[in-house]
Amino acid sequence: VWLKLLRKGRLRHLFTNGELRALDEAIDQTIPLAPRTIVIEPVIRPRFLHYIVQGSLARYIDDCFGDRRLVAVGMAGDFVDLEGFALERYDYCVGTLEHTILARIPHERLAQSISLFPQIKMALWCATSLDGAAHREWIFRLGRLRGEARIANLICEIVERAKLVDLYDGKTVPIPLLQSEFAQACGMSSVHANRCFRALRERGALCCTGSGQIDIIDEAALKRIGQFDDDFLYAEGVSTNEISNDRPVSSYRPFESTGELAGRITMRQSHRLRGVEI
Amino acid sequence: VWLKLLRKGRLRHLFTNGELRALDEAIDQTIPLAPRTIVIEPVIRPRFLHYIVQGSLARYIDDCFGDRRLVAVGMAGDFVDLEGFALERYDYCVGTLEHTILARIPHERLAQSISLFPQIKMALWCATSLDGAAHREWIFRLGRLRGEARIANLICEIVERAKLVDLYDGKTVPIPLLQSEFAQACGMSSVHANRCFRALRERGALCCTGSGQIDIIDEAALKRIGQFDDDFLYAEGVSTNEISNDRPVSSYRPFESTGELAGRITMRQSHRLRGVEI
DNA sequence: CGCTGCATTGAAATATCTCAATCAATGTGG
DNA sequence: CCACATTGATTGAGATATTTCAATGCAGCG
Repeated sequence: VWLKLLRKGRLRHLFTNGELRALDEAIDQTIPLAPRTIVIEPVIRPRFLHYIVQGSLARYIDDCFGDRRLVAVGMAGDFVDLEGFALERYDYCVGTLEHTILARIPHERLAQSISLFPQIKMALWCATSLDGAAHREWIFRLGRLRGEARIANLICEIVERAKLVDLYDGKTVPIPLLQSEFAQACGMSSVHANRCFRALRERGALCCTGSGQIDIIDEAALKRIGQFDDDFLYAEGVSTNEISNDRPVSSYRPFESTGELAGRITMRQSHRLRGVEI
Repeated sequence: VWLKLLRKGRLRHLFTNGELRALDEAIDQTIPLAPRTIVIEPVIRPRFLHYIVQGSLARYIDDCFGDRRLVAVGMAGDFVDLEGFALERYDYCVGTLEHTILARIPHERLAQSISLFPQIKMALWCATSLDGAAHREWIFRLGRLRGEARIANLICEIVERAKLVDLYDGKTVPIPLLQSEFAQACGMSSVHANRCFRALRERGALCCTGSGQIDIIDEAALKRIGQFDDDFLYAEGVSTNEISNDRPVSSYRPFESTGELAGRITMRQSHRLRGVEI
């Protein structure tokens, strides 16, 4: 079964065995791709949903000067182009980062599977929402952290996601991004990315082996430097953890009502989501 | 009818009249909110979907040091917390920016409406995908542009979205963000945001009136400075425009096959999405 | 009048970019 | 095998961008 990693990754709570089998049967073909091959471009009209069986890829946007920014990375167990099913167009490109195998599901067959197992639609919608949460993490990373921390934070994200699908060997960063691609993902020049890597190396957080792969020496240090919060949305199940503080409507504090909260709460004093220490 | 702006905004192609009416009837209550009021926090368990009838709000994430980053802004005609329905938790906070009226739809009633009009689910999924596209724009903005351009680009995005729902008067930036909030959205210090605004002022692109509102003097200049591409996903319908270049499977260029494209295409040479001039 | 919140400014300290050059590894053709 | 080209990592140095800290100005408000 091609989709078996759905049982492990971020989406593991979303699919029953029946739904998984239905999705699996909707697979049209599996596609082996060479490293650094373009998979999706905005000029392509979406007709298929793709799933990463093996390998990794990057979603990116180029501007008119040829400058590229990565907006997401995908690894085995992730869907590639969920947006294409609902939106019927792409606003980004996708390229493989290594030898990669995709499973392809034609949209029509996906629609059939959904009509048999309506919960599949909810699960894929949920997966889309998770993509959104990942995007918000990227926005936060770019807006909040300095160069070295951005690199460290991205590495932490990649490692934590890889752990979920058993693709982290305890040492090597499991996605073969070049330094220049880290730069494109973290919003800096490749020269500066190189200096950030040197700083992380000198701190003993990681080391760059010859063949372009990056080995993690001190994961805790990386998380500290990158202000990475283990506990964020990816790493947890999404359906079971009920959150306690279940407040009634009055917490909205409409006009002319103090509600249950004392006085006026400005946005500035709001809840702190990310419990990170440095 | 509370949801009438859905007929105009980014989601205008997604809802038939019947679906709109069904959604409208699912509204539980409308909630007037004071400026700078917290609407959503991660500790809240999602039970309702909210829609902005009037006003504006910001989605944001705070870190453990109290530093805040905005990750999205919403205005009349937008949904507030689509992710909550599928994910059943929030990873962000939401606060109003001005006097704002929300329409509230309990998730159970939304589910009933969906069972009567299954297309509503697809439309909301599509709206979620559009949120994702907006997030990618923010990632691109933060990663690619310098301070002044980031501010200009964000203002352009806000104005273009407001035009769609007739909330742009041709002059005033229709969302009352403080300079410090522009800074939080654009990943810079408020001091630097202030200097960027001064630069934009000195260029004659905008002017800051006394009461905190920002007036646009030269929209074309703003777009140029912000490298803003009118043509991006927001501003267009999503279902009608078929894209011509409809390539067959072989364009995937699997191993041992040249496909229809000559030679090996590296990611570096890929399609340019954003046709922006400076 | 004295608050307060926000905009503004200056100046020094950092962070980051750009340009240019070098180096190491790898592959290719003769 | 060598000469050569290519790719990615690395480094230096000067130019910019941005942050930080501290102070000031300005307007509304009780």
